[in-house]
Amino acid sequence: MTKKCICPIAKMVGTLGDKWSLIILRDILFNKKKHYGEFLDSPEKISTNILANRLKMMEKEKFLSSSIDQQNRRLKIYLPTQKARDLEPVLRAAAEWGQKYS
Amino acid sequence: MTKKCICPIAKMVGTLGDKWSLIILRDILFNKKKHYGEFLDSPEKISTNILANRLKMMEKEKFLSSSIDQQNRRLKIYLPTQKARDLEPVLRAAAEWGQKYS
DNA sequence: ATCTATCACTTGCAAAATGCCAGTTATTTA
DNA sequence: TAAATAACTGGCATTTTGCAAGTGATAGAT
Repeated sequence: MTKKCICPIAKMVGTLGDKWSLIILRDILFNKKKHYGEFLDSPEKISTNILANRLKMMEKEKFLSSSIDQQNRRLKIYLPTQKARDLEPVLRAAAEWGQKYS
Repeated sequence: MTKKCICPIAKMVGTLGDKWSLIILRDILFNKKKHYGEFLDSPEKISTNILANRLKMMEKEKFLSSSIDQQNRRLKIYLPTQKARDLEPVLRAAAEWGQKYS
């Protein structure tokens, strides 16, 4: 869907239109979470394999970059790229809608 | 996920966070499509069973209302509710992002 | 009146995605 | 050096998706 698609909405839905990608991005962008364990703690309860899978995908697609915390090398830090930060308006609009229809 | 969720973003992703719901809403809100056959014509090529399934879900969840065209009783007309129209800002933001990252 | 086309679905089945849970590996802390 | 912690990985059952063929109710042409 994503590849040939000229429609910008389909482009976005094609890569992030699943149950978890936007939840992870919400945690990164609005809740300042950085680590695998923090994402697992979210109330939506993503499972470990899906989380690992999505993080890998989002890194491959350049939404995230990762590095190792040099103070504690067990911790892997995930940070959003500009491409991810530019999704903030989408999430804000979604949040506004969600508040109205809860 | 949707039910107990207090987070408005999760609320939205919970019901519309799949590969097709937002594509259908795009067609209804921005492309003024109204009929099953028109949705099938879209370049993303949704399959018939998924389309029927999503339309049913979105009607149940009050995003859409449906009626029969009295000029041609084979035609079923799907129209967006206010709940759906209030998603326009989300889709606009998504479109803007999609244009930047194509 | 009947035959054909159109429209909106359904159904069956294979493939892919998701979810649950029990490991595994690499650090770090006691 | 043993236990705890962080980030995964793998197996398997369940759910969702995708493809293709079929169905039932109009509507239009003959």
